[in-house]
Amino acid sequence: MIKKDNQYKFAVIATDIVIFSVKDEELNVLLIEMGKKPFKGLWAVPGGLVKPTKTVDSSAKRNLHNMIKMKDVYLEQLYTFGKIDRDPYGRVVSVAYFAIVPDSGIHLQTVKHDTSVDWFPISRLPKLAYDHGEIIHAACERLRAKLTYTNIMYCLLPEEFTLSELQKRYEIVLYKKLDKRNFRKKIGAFNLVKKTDKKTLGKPHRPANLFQFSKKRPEIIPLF
Amino acid sequence: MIKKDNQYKFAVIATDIVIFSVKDEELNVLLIEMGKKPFKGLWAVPGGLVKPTKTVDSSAKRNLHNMIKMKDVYLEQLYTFGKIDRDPYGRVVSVAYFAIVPDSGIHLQTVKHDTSVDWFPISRLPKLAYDHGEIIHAACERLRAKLTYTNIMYCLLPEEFTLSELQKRYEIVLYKKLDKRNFRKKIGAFNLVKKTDKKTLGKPHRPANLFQFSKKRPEIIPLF
DNA sequence: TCAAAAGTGTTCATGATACACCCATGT
DNA sequence: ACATGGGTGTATCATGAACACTTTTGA
Repeated sequence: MIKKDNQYKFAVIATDIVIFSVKDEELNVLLIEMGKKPFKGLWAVPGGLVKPTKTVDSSAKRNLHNMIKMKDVYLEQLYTFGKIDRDPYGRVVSVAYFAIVPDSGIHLQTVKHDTSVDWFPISRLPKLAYDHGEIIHAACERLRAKLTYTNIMYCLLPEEFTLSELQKRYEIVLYKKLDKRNFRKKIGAFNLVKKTDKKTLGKPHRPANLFQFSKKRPEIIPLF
Repeated sequence: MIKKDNQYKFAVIATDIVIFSVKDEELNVLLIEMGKKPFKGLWAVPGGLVKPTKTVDSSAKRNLHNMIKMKDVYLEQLYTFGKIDRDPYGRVVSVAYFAIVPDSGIHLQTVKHDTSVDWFPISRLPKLAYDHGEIIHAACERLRAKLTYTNIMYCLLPEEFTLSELQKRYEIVLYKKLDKRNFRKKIGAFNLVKKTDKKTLGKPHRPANLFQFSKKRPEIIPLF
């Protein structure tokens, strides 16, 4: 089948990772400023070339951990972008992934890089390199869909949180206000969370109960 | 970025296409018998290498049309399989797709091939080459999911059909019996189909009205 | 006239939505 | 004491599920 070997080894395989988190009450993605020639000054999603000794998945995982020093980050393959001219350097087929990090993981961007790294709210993205606008768009769609029919919201929150914080997250990603009582009724019906014996302290108003997710693995549940 | 060019051009990019149709009241996939060495006698999903001058999508489309001489066949990217040893010939990263062909397209398998080509019900697949078992499994899951929340059933049926045939299709892919009256109520509520002035003829029993889909483009609708 | 699939509405149960007040704390 | 977010229940409405008989044709 692969006789004319070299003729077909024309492309480089890369992975691109759209890393999501919530910051300042908005969904954010992590971007890197491009330092070199044709895209200098533009921003791109983290990524890199796949090495011969690595699977595509492990390459994505490595790229993720280069940015976020954290374990158990949710990572899922998104889509493969295979247009011919998507990269001016040459033929690069990119397998895109998306990842979800909780708020508490945000400060971990303190890994040192030669270029600058920053979070951007998805409503105000800078000029993007390559087809990364398209990739981020696809990732948002997928994330939004998954949050409506699975419990992966647990990836977006720290270990302990209040029900209002949980509700706020859903409102942010779903772009709509939810009724507090109905929301809590549903959350309860699915046993999504369990109460801890702790409360928020030092806040101006009545302390809120802190909750944890009862299950921290992906499950299909018809939330919204 | 791509300095050590050749070092990274280690892999071949391929596409594999899981082609679905319904036959004998079951969901079927199209398979090709392998003629050569390590997988001789096993069966595989159609596919082929991506050429330097082609996008990944167009390569998939071409592979599909090599098998099914038909226009407007539904084709969607499924997942990219990038394990190191998935192909004994060498490093092949495969971008898998799935396609949906209506019953009337089934006879079009009469394209001539050096190897044999056949439809297999997904409940009784033969021994499969490569990781194609995994690929077919993923494709089934995706197809089933999409049929529950979109209208893509129109891809699986001929131009005109009876409501019973439509219901039967859903029962086949969802693995469960549906109530006839509730089914028709829902189909009606979404304006999924429109009646033609034709009826089935020559059948043993009462003739049924023939219907068409009102829209033949993918749409999100919460069917089941 | 019989066998077999086509066609058609109503009732009931369940889940979704709308809605308002008291509570506990920091300042 | 007051401003602010925390916490709770009920009534209504819409949607989904269960269910049986008559009709039309070919044989």
